[in-house]
Order: sequence, then structure tokens, then C-alpha cells
Amino acid sequence: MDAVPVWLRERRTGVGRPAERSRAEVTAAAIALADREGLAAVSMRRVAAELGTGAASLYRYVDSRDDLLDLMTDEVAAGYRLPEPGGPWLAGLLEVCRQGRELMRRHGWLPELVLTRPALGPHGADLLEHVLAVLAGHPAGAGRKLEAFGVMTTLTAALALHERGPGAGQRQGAYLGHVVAAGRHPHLTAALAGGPLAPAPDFEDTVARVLTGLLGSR
Amino acid sequence: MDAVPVWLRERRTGVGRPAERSRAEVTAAAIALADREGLAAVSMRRVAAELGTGAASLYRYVDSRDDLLDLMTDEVAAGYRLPEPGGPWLAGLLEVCRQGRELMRRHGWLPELVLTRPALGPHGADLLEHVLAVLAGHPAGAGRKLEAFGVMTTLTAALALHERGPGAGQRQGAYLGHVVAAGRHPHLTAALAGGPLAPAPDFEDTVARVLTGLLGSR
DNA sequence: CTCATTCGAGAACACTGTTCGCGAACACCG
DNA sequence: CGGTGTTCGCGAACAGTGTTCTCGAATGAG
Repeated sequence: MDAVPVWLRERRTGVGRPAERSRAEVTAAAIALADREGLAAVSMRRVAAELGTGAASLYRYVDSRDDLLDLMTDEVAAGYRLPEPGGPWLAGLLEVCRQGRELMRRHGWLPELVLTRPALGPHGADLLEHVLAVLAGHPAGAGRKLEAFGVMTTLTAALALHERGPGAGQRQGAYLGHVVAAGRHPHLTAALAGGPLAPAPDFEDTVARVLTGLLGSR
Repeated sequence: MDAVPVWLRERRTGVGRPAERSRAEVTAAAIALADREGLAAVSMRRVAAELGTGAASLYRYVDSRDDLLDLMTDEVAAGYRLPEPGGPWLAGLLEVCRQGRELMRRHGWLPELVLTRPALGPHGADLLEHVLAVLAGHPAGAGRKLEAFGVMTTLTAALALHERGPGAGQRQGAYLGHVVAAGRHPHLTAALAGGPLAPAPDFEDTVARVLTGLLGSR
């Protein structure tokens, strides 16, 4: 039950045969593969093939596939371009969410990972540090601020997941049409009357309202 | 590209050899297995063994494993005991969230499913209908209300996932301790000073603040 | 040069979801 | 009663999967 995260397990250097690759290279290969063919395509064998090596070799850099997924998540978080904290906190948080959404648009597999296995690596810690810096002047307690961080990332991921491709929400739409036709759901029928479904009015507006509710408006 | 949800694919009865089991039985077996050994244990072979049959037989009731997962999600939604709509809308929504959390506590695999493949079956439609009924007197538009429904369920699932077992958040805690020790993250250090980590102050309070921000306070 | 130590990776194990095909079981019809 | 059309059950097989074992090869240190 060590439960030691990947990022602490460093390799001892200097002695023995040197590694031909780095953990960063493995992570990059996995990300490239996921970008191209989706998360399901990220198998140890496929990632290894991407690097021109054997599947078993990857276990020199990573303890398990799950570790590799954590590395991928944190590596993408390196893509944030965080401005100097300052100014109203809501604007600062919205900027973080905006960039997060952009990253998730670029890496369609990210939302699923963020939602199901939230991992805080070095870059994730930097991100959290930035959010806390933005909220430095805010009177809320530490618990509230950490909570806000979690809700921010979760909400961004969930919204990104729903707008990814036309498949996600639309599949339910087909069945809901059937439900409406059955006639037993008057409110649902009324809600779906104007426009078949419009669950994503405005990303930033939604996030802003949630964060305002969570932390107050001042 | 039919994308027909599971719930529409009904079996024609009367002709041919009658089925020995029902879709509901298969779903129940899968749920029992997931409750006992987790979602990863829900393989076609294991579910079939639970029913004393062969894996291939399940495909007479379900087109794929993913379909089975959708059936499981919706079946659990049958467990809601929804009161007659009436009274303040916030209390009505909070009651839904409270029950949702309870269902997710009882079925530890549910949050992951709700987050990654939100499926609206018959019982999910009933739930949505109820939420819309609770919000019937609210001035917000249909889009806003559907959005609130999505945020409600997502947030409940995310919070349930984080408090499931001591493994989820604590694993990151170990690494964050290391980050703090490095000394480069002053705000993070300060935030984690009082109590190692307290990201879940009060479920209902959190949800209430988010919903208030989303829909206003009146 | 020796040697402890590390890396690379083929082979194997125990699984997985899914498809094929065939025999068995039933409802209906003449 | 005997077809006959149709569905169901499911063993076998296929193409994968994550992971471990194992052993040879490569290296820096002494």
C-alpha cells in the first residue's frame, strides 16, 4: 500500500546500462498516439511500436498503464500559459478555464482522464499554485479554494466531453425524442420544443455563474 | 451510423424460441457483480457466469458491453424516490442530489459511468422530467434548466468519486506533500498548512452554492 | 578486465470483447 | 400431426489486452 505516485519514483542514474529513452519520450509517444487515434488505442504494445521497441520495455519507465495515463494528463498541463496573477479573481479563473478547454479541444482524450482519474503531478501542482495565487486576496478559507479548483477542472472537462463530436449528446437526443412522443413527460416535451437540444449556451458564462455561486461575487 | 440507444431495441416476441432470461436479469447480474467486485470485474464472461450461462449468450440481450453499462446506469436511476414537486426549487433539487449521492455511495462504480458516458434511459428521462417539474415556476429558459440538470449530476458524481475510499484524493496528497517540501509553491503550502487536505467540506452546501450561482437565488 | 547493475525485449500467461456457426427449441400454419 | 420460419444458447475461435519472467547485452566503477 505504498501508493507512491509516478512522479516520485525517480530512476537512479550513473550505474548500469543507460536507458535508451526517457520517461518524457514515452509520454510524448502516448500523447501523439492518443491525439491521432483516441485513448482506446493507447495500449502498451501500440505505444511501444510508436517508439520502435517492445511492449515489455516500457515497464522500465512506467509501473503500469495507469501510471502512463497519469503522466499524459500532467504533461498536457504543461501547456498552460499562465499570466502573472493580479486583477479580479474571477477573470483570472476564467482565463484558466478557457485555456483548459482549449487544451481539451486539442486533446480529445483528456476530459475522460481528468474526470475519472484526477492526477496532480508537477504541472498540475503549478496550476493549482496559480489558482491559489489568483485567489490570494479572497476571504474564503483554504478548503473552499481547493474545492473551487476541483469544481473548475471537473466542470471544464465535463463540458468539453459533451461538446466533443456530435455523438455524445445527440445519441440521447434520439431516445428523448421517443420519450417525448410517448407523451408522458410534459415538462420534458416543453423543454425540447424550441430547438432539439441546446445544452451548451456559453462555456465561459456557465463557468462564471458556477464560480460566482461557489465563491461569492466580490 | 444508426446510433440507436439500447432502450429502443426491443425484442419481438411470439415467434421463435423463447428467451430463457430477460434484459433486466442480465442487467441485475451485472449490477450485483459490479457492487461486489467493481466495474473492472464486469466482463461478459463474468456476468454470464453469474447467470450460469456462456458469454456469447449475452449478445442476445445486448449489442455490446457498452450497452450493458448504459443499462446498468439507467437501472440504478430507478432507485430514486421522487417526492411530488412543490415548494422552493432549490430544496427540490438538493433532494435529488442527496438521493443521487446515496445511490452512488451504494454503487461505487456509478460515478465513473455517469461521468464518462452519461446515458439517459427511461428512468433517466423520468429523473429529468422531475427536475424540470421542480423548476417549472423558475423564469430561466429551457437551455439553462437542462444545463443545470447536467451540472447537478456531474457534480454529484465527481464529489462521490472523490470521497470513495481513502485512495482517491490521498494519493495526490502524498505527492503534494513532496511539492510543498520543495518550497516553490507558497500558496499551496499555506493552503495545506491547516489540515493535510480537506476538499469536501459539506456536500449539500457545495451543491447549493453551485446551483444558486447557476439559476439565481429566487 | 571484472563485476555489479541496469536495460531491452521475446515469450508466455491469463484475460478481454466480439463473431461464427450450428443444434435445439418453440409458435404458427396447413 | 408434420413442416417451417425464426429465435435462442453457446462452444470455439480470433485478435487483441496488461503484465511478468527471463535472460542476454550493455554499461560505468573499481
